[in-house]
Amino acid sequence: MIAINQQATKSVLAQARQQCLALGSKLTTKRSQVLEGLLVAAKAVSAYELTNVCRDKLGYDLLPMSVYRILEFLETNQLAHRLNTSNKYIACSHITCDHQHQPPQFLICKTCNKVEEVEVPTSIIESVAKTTRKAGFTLASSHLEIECYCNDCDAPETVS
Amino acid sequence: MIAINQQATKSVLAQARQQCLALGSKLTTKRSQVLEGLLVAAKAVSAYELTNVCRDKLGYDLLPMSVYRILEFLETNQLAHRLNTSNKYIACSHITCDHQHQPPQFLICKTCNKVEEVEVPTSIIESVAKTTRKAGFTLASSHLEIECYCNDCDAPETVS
DNA sequence: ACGATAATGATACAATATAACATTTAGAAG
DNA sequence: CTTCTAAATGTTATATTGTATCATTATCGT
Repeated sequence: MIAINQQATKSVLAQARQQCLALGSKLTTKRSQVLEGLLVAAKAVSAYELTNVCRDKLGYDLLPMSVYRILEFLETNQLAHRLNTSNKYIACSHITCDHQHQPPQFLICKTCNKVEEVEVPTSIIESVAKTTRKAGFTLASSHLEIECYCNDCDAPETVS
Repeated sequence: MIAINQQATKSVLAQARQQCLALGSKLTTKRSQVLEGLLVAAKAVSAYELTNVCRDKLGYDLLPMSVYRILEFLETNQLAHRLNTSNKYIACSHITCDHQHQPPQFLICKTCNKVEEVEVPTSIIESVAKTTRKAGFTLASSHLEIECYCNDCDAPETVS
């Protein structure tokens, strides 16, 4: 079980390395370690939480400052996302995809921070963009964060 | 000019007081001052920024801790909103409305923090809710924050 | 006036994030 | 292979955002 996950993680990291090269940057050891931390966390974590994950679960000693810097790098290289609603970070779920990435939309469990990266239909994005233009604004990105409860974490009040 | 704005602010505050009473709570002096601060700021501001606005522009001396508490109160009473993407707060733009409020959607200028509170069509919300359910999540709220640039602040790169 | 509850004051501290400068590492140029 | 340069990382300090806790004051019903 663990072996399989380790195997999968290694494969993702290798893919990530390729993706970086294609973008003209490099996935150094430290950067790879931070990404590995995100992968083993398997949910949205803060930069400081990630520092702890890397130390406690992987034995990597990283300073928070470095983690912030590296997270920024990973985001630029489409290997991770920053979730603004919770000030947390998550590995991009499409590292192993070939196809070009759509602007991401995230379903975020308010209780356990589990995140699902979904594609919202283009028509929806179009409609939001239209509303935006009518109000005299220009969309900065169609990155959307939607606060939810996952099925494992029941909503505080059951909606009838 | 200033007189008119002061008049308008006073009127909103009076309305807010009524709205609180209807909800079984009270808009005390301090709470009214914080709301007034939000109104004169006329954009999204952090709790600490709001403390400064209240002191510098209105002469109200409030501690940040109080401001946080009062902002929470204002939110509960639908007089203000917290914007999760920027950790800032804004007065509800519908204080003077009679009708029941829809879940708010915000267009937020990344540059100047100007915010427009708009209504996204119900059909869109429905569609997002559907996507959410299919992914095994339940919407916690349909409050949406959309990062934009306003017309006064041109986008960094002009979109063709 | 008295007592209970709500509101605010005050202090401390936790959590998130960035600035600035020093040091080390990795590649390119000679 | 050395030297120079740029990129990456280390290190320290500090700014910003947010919460916990307990003390004090104000408000309101009796």
